[in-house]
This record gives sequence, C-alpha cells and structure tokens, in this order.
Amino acid sequence: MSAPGSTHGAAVRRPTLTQVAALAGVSLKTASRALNREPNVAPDTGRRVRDAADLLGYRLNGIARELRRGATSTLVGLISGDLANPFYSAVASGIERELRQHGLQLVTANNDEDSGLERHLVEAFLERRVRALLVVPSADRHDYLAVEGNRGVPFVFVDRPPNGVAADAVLIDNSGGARSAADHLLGGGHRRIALVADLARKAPQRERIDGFMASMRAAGNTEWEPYLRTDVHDARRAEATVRDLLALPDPPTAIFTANNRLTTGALRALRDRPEPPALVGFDDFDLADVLGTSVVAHDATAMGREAARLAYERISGHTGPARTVVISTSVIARGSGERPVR
Amino acid sequence: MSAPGSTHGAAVRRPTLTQVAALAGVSLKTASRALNREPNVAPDTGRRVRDAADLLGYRLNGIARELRRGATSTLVGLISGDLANPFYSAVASGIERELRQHGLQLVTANNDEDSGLERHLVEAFLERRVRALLVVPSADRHDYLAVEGNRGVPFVFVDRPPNGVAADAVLIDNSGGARSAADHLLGGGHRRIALVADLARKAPQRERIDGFMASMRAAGNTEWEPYLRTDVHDARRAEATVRDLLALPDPPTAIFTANNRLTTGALRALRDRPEPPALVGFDDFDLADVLGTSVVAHDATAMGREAARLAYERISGHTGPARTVVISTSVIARGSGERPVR
DNA sequence: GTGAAAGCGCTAACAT
DNA sequence: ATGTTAGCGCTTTCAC
Repeated sequence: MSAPGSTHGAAVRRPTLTQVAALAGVSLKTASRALNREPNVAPDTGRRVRDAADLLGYRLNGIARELRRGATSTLVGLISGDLANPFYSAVASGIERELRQHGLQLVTANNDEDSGLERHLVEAFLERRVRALLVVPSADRHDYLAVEGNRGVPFVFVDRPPNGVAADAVLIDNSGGARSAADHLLGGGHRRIALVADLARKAPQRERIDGFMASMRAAGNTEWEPYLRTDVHDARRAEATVRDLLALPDPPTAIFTANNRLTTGALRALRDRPEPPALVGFDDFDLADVLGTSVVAHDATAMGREAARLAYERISGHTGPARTVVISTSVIARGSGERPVR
Repeated sequence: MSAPGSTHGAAVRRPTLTQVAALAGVSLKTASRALNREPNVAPDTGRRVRDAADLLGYRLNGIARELRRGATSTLVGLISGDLANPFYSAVASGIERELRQHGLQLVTANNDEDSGLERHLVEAFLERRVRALLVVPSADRHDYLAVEGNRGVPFVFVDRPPNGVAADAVLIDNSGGARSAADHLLGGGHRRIALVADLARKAPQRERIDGFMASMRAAGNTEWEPYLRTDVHDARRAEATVRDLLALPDPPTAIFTANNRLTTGALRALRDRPEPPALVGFDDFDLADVLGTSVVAHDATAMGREAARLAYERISGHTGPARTVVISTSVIARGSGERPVR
C-alpha cells in the first residue's frame, strides 16, 4: 500500500486533451484554445475546460505539440568538457541564464575530451531537434558539421574556433592575454620565465603560447627558452613540472601557467617555498584574491551569455556571415605576479 | 553568396523517412527497419536505404519517434541553484556521467532560489515529458508534486529532503558533519566558537546548526552562544560578519562556517590577520589544501551519481517505498582547524 | 523479407 | 464562439 502522497504508485497514463474536452463537454479544438489562452473562447467555456484539466491532472504533451508545430523543440544543446571544471560550469551558467529569457532550455553533455563521443553527441542532439548547438569542441576538425548548418541548426563554437566550417564563435583574446601576462613579468625585470601549458594542439593553448613567445621576441629575450613545458594536462602533472623547473641549476624566476588547472598545480608546488618565483596564471579563480595570485582574467559567464545570444539571433532568423565575438582579458595584480627577481 | 561550408545558408527542410524510402525504392516501413537495424531486412535492401539516407542527409526525427513510442523522452531534468556554484556543478557532473551510461540526457535549469520559478520549471519539464526529475529544491513544501509522482514521473530530491510528499532523496549527513567539526574544535580546547550559517530555514543549514549545538550541549559548553550568526547568505556578508565577530571585546577563538560560500568570505576576513582564529568550513573546495583550510568534506559528485542511480531504478520500473541515501562526511585537517586557542 | 493502414496527441486550416 | 478535418514523422499492428 502506498502512503498518502507517495510518489510511487503505479504509473497512470496521462490524460489527453481529448479527455479534457470530453469532460468539459466541448470539442478538442475548443479545449486547445482555452488552455492556450487563445482569443475567441467564452469566459465560461474557458473556465470549464481549465477545471476539467485540473481535475484530471492534465498536462500538455510538449512532444506532440512540437511534432505538430514542425518538429523543433525549445532545447538548446551544449557539448563541453566536464562541468566539474569551473570554467565550463561558468560558461554553462551564462548560457542557461540567457536562454531562459527566451523560453529556451539548456541540455548539457560532456564530451570527455573525446572527438568520437563528441560527434556522437552532436548527432544525438540533432535527432532531438535542438534549436541550436553550442560546442566547446574537442575535435580538431568540424567539417562534418557543414551540411548541418545548412539545414537550419545554428552552431556556435565556444572557446575554440571552428575548423573546416564557417560558424559563429565566441573566443577569448588568448594571444593578447598571454602577451599581457608576459609583458607584466618582463616589466618586473624577469628574464628566465617558464611557460607551463596544456595540450599545444588545442587552439587556445597554442594562441597563449604564441602570444607569450611574441612578447619575449619583442623584448629580445631568449632566456626563457629552456623553461618551456607544454602538453601538461592536469594539476598533478603541473605540480610535478613546476617542482622540476625549480630544481634546475638555474631555476626560472617567474612562471606563467596557461590555464586554471595548471595554476592550481603550480600553487601546490610553490606552497611552503620560502622564496617562490613570480607566478601569473591564465584564468581567474575563486579565492585567487585570498591566495594573492595574479591572473589573466576574463569573464567566462559572459562568454556563455554571448554564445547564447549569437545562437538566439540565428534561431530568430538572422542570416549573414559567421561572426566572432572576442572576450577581452585583463591582468589582475594580486602579488604573486609582482614578486621581484631573485 | 555563402562561402563553401557556410553554416548559414537558407534553412532547408529536413528530409523525412518517406523521402528516404522513395529514393531507395522501398516502403516506409522497410526504410524504418533498415535504419533501426531491425531483423528481416535483406542486406542489399538495408545498404540501399542507408545510402539514400546519407545522400539526403537524413536524420531521424526523435520527436516523432518519441510521440509514437508513448510520448516519453530520454531526458532527465535537474532543477538546482546556479551552476556557477561549484557544489551544484559537481552534482550536475555526477548526474550527467551516470545518466549517459543509460542513454539518458541531462537538462538543467536554475531555480534562482525562487520557489515560484521552481514550480514553473517543474511544470515545463513535465510538459517536455522528462523521464525523471531531480531537484535541489528551493521551495519549502512540495505537496504539489504528490499528484505527479503517481503519474510515473520519478522525483529525486537532492541535498534537501522532500516535505509534504514521499520521494527518493540523497542527502548529506549534515548533522553528523557539523558535530564532527564542532567536536574537532572542542578537542582543540576551544570554547568561544562562532557559528556562521546561511538561511536557517533551509533544512541542510538547520541540521548543521542543530548538530553543532548538540555537540556544544554534550560538552557542557555555553560560551559559544554570543557568537551564533545565521542567515548570512553570501560571501560578502560572511566576510563582514567575521570581521565583526573578531572586533568583539572577547572575540571567538574558533569559527565554523556552514557552507562553501561562507568559508570563502571568512577566509577573506582572516587574510592578513597575524593571529587568526581556528577555522573549519563545511564543504571541501578547490585549493583548500594550498590555503591549509580544514573542512568537513563530502563527495558532491557521488551525490549526483547516487541521485541519478535512484532515478534510473525508478525509470526501470522499480517500485516500493521512498528511499534515502545519506552521503557521509569526514573532517580533513589541514591546519586552520588545528590552530591553538589564543 | 516486405508493405499498407492506423494512430501517438496535438495544432493549423477551414468551416459553421 | 465553436467544431471538423487533416496531418506533423514516426512505429506498431497485421497482412502478404
């Protein structure tokens, strides 16, 4: 026996509009009109229909409605890395807020940084007839999307540019951000500056590396070269990498970490060091202020919001060439990046 | 003129199964069988159909399929607070991973801590015929859900218990966690212990407050009483509250903050203090190790995973009384909670 | 191994 | 102001 209010009685088939109409003593279409608050329904009829609906516990079948209205849902898909990474969750949060304003809902999926899975997810979303698809792509090429865009499903690339297909994108000024970090450290008199970066084949990392190098070149500095470390993919390896750097005979006097995970690892390695090197990290993070960590900051939530906005404009019928929105960066000096050369 | 590979040509209506069948020269049903890899299709026929589908850029219409199959989607809804809060995003990440194993997809929505909006979102999800609904509820009562559960949509409450309706739930051992934090501080010799808590009307906070008080009572300690601060709802107010506490004539020698946001605020207030009080925070967080912050930890991702598991069992037909899974906590000593009494 | 007909629950078009 | 008919794109009978 179920307790009163139990949510676990036997599943009862949901009532349909036909049943509501029958109970209210009106035709199907009248019931539809009444529940959708369309004009041309007598107030009394409307009330009778709504009472019948309440009595039966009727709830509109969105699937049937969507099929009839043209097989297009109110869903927008987001394919990204793990939401447990604060960068992705900040992006998702920005997207969700923007979409909600337009009555759209966000469906999220994690690509596990696997391009095969990513493609599979794209297909699944398209089958579900999402109105738009936002992707923080893991795949290196996206040719297979070209045919889709022409079928009216707008794509927006987030954080990483499209490759092999023209599509809207929202990107961070990676190169500029990296240059300003590098200049910041050069300005402090540093010459032996280490760069710890993630997978160099991903565009954002490549741009950060290139930006950093451009600054060094402009300053006529080549002393940084022995301290370049790329393809460091998680915090643990970043920690080990930084420890190794500091154990060198001529250790770097400053370190630039190219994303939030790497900064975390570096902070662990620098912990308890009496005379830590200067440190600037790409991506701001919670408690960076308390830790006194200087960063290249940007607004990930705004990035999500802009991506959702671009998608919404396409959904609303905007046509025209692909657009790219660039999110600016700024150096926030909190101490770690201003440590003197030792 | 669109560039080749442009995603923004005119929207072309998607081909239907009927068109694929016509092109392949078979009947609608045979095409359906072939694409769904059902038995009883000649290999050659199957190939012809799939070629036709590729040629047309056919993609199954999931909406039509779902309608025909009984108007139930492969979506599972999650209604929670802002994903920008790492607690919620960790929960979402755990849910998403678990659901994916079963071919289900996660749809997220933010309730903005507003019970009216929450109810609206519940209705929207039900209209979309989600298979299950996971909620970190903001509303205080959930009676209105009772009628829904009986219609076969399983509800799982996450982090906060259902009130007014029987439903599955995944909860943290808030009381036990708070007691162990309190005991930890008492064990360090502290007597004037401040408790900084969020909205006391939310169950998790109330339980943490009650657990803390129970420990104090058991230890015969009443000295903490002047230092109780509740309804501190964000990091900024937590920072101010802690500053105020420390400015008292007899400041507390230890502080217990009842969630991650409040701990963040407290850390800001304690920053640069020469002799900070002891601090233990509820909820673990990134970089707590670097900051040396002692916490009551629990596994938010596991919480999401358990919630998804409960939901999936209901979806798969499990009936029976509502179950509650309790996620255990543990104190992680990192220094801040072990500071001596001064 | 293949096909014809019916219908999921709703809304659009066209009566009345 | 209300009702009738048709049909969205698919899967499910049931027949061949």
